[in-house]
Amino acid sequence: MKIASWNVNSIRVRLDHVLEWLQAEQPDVLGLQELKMPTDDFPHDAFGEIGYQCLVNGQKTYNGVAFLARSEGSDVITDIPAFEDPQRRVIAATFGDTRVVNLYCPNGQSVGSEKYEYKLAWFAALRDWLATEAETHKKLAVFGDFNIAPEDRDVHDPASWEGKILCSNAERAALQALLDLGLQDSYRLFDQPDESFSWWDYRMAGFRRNRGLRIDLVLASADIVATAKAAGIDKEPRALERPSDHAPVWLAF
DNA sequence: ATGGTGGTCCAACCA
Repeated sequence: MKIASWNVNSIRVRLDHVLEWLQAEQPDVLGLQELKMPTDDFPHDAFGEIGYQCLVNGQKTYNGVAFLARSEGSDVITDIPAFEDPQRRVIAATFGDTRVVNLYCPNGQSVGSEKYEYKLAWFAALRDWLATEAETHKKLAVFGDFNIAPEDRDVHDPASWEGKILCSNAERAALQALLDLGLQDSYRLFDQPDESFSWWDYRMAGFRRNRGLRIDLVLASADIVATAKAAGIDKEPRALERPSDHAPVWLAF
């Protein structure tokens, strides 16, 4: 099984990139983030024509997540249960024997801001819900845009980012609390190039200079890790005309 | 030290 995650920063603008990538890479499940589109406007037909079914949790202007999958998903959950939130950031579904949770985690803006406090509260609620998901599903994958760089090696310039948003101790502790549920950062199960990132700021020629962060992750439970074959980041779409600022990340198992 | 880009939607917010 091959699963992948991609923050597309507007599905309207990136539709052709996603269609081309699906046809080239043929993942069983692709999770999208930052649709910036209402659920009812989602282009189901374009994906249906290339053999992908859609499960969508969208909203106007901001946020929004979706699954594109070769098989029908079941037991769909949208948003974190018991966490009141107008922002559409979460969708979960079961594909075959694998539970997949697709996340667009809050950015947090800056350490100490209101949005930062929201980010930490959101992660606490996420952890509590994922504890029950992990109990009921042996094969659990949790992927998406986490908006947290796990370690300094996931940051182009750790000194300048130290303690900043996406890298603060409290954010990394929130990520560790998810790993403590029995999940692993699947990218690090395999040898990877140095300076591997998944997001590059549009400004200051960030991609050309490889000034990026690895904030898009695929977390996997022990039963998935046991059969993991390979994991990676596909930088090719980031080099296209009018790209998303994120690259797709994937795990095969 | 400052400001740069891009998406949504047309002023201002978000990343």
